[in-house]
Amino acid sequence: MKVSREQVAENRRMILDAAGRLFRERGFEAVTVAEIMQAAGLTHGGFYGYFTSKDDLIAQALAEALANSSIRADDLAGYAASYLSPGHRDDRACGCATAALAADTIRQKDSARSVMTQALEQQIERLSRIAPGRTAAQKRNAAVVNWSTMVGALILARASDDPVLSDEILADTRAWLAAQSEVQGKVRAPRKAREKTAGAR
Amino acid sequence: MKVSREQVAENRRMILDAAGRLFRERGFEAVTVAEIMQAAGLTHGGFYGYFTSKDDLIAQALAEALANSSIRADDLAGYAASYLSPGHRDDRACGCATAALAADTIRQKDSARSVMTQALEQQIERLSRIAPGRTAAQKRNAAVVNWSTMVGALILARASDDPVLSDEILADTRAWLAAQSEVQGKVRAPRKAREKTAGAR
DNA sequence: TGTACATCAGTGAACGCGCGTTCACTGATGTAC
DNA sequence: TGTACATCAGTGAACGCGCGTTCACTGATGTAC
Repeated sequence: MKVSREQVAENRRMILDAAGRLFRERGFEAVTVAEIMQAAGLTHGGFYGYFTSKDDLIAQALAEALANSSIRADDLAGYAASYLSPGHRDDRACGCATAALAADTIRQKDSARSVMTQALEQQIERLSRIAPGRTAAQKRNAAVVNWSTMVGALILARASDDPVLSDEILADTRAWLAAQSEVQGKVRAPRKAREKTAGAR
Repeated sequence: MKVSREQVAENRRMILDAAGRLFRERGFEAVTVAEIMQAAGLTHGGFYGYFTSKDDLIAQALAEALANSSIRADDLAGYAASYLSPGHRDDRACGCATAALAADTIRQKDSARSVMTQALEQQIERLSRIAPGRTAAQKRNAAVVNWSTMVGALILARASDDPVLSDEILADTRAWLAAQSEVQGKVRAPRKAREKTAGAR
C-alpha cells in the first residue's frame, strides 16, 4: 500500500529515531533491522526503500543521534552537572551518543567513523567556548581534556555494577570539573554569581 | 584424540589469550567461538569441554585481559605517557581491556559486568597510590578522575578517523595529567628528580 | 618395566535458529485528462 | 471538479548464510596389574 509523501518523511524520521535509541541502548550489532522497523511501526521488508543497507542506517542514525544531544549549558560546571547526572547515566537510549557508541564505532565502517570524528571535532569546538584558559590554545586543550573526562566518567559509571562506585565516579568527576571551572575560568567573577551558576542543573 | 593434562592447561590458556585479543580488537559479539578456537589452534567442537557457553568464556577472558595490563609506572605522568601513547592507541588487541571493552561490557551478562566492576575498583585503588592529593580521600578522588580521563581520551583518540585530531587528544591529555602530577602531587620533590620521572616511559 | 584397556580431549558433521537481504504482490496515492 | 490509471511504499514469505551448540566417533593418554 502506497503512502503519502508526508508519511514517507515521517516514517523515515521514525526509523532513524528508533535506530538511534536502540543502538545507544544495545550497540549496533545486537539490534536487528526487523526490530528497528517494528519499533518504527513498520515491517522489515520496507527497510530497503529507505536505506541501502544496515551499515547505511548505522551511519545516518549515528549522525542523527550525535546531533540531537539534549545536554545544554552555558558553563562547564553546569554542563558537567547535567552530563554526569544519575539520570543521564541511567538513560542510555536518549543520552549522549558519543558515550554510548564511540567504542562501538571504532569497529564500524568508514561512513560511521567519519560521522563520529566530525561530531567529536564539533563538540571540542563547542566546549572550547566554555572551557577555562586564557588563550584559544589553552581553551581548546582544556576542552579536549574535559570532554575525555566526561565521556570516560560516564562510560565507567555505566560499566560499574556497584551503584556506590558508580555514583562516586559521577560525583567526583562533577566536583573536579566544577573546580576546574572555578579556579581557572572565572577568577574575576564574584563568588555569589559563581556558586549560583555551578549549582544550576 | 585425548591429550595430556599439561596440553589441556596449555590449550585453556591459548583459548583465553586468543579470546582476550580478539574481543579487545572487535568486541564480544563480532567474534565467533569457531574463530577463537581456530586462533587457539583447535576446532570449534572442543570448546564446550573448556567453557559452558560463550558468555562463560566472555567473563573469564575479560577477567584475564583486565588482569594482564602491560602498563606499569610509578608516577602518574609516566603512566599517562605510556597509556596515552600512539602505540597503545594503535594496539587494541593487546592494550587496556577497560578502554577496549568497558562500553561493550555494559550490555553483557552479570558475570562479565561484575568482573569489570572489580577491575575498576582495583584500578582506582592502584591509581590512588600515585595520584596527587594530601588526604586519602583527595587521592582517591583524583584517581577516579584521572582514570576517567585516561580511558575517555584513549577511546576518543581511537574513535577519531583523523590522525591529527587523534594525536592531539593523546598529547593534550598527556600534558594535562603530567601537569596534574607536577602541580599538586610533588610540590616538595626537587625539580630535577621530577623531570626525570615525568620523562620516563 | 611392560602390557591391556578405560578414560576422555579433540574432531567435524549436523542441529535449530535468526540474521540481512530480496522479491512478487497489494492497494492507496497522486497525476493526467 | 471527477474519473482512470500509473506509480510506488509497504507487506510478508523466502533466500542463503553463519551463528552457538550438540553429539557420535576417534585415538592418545594414563592407570591398573
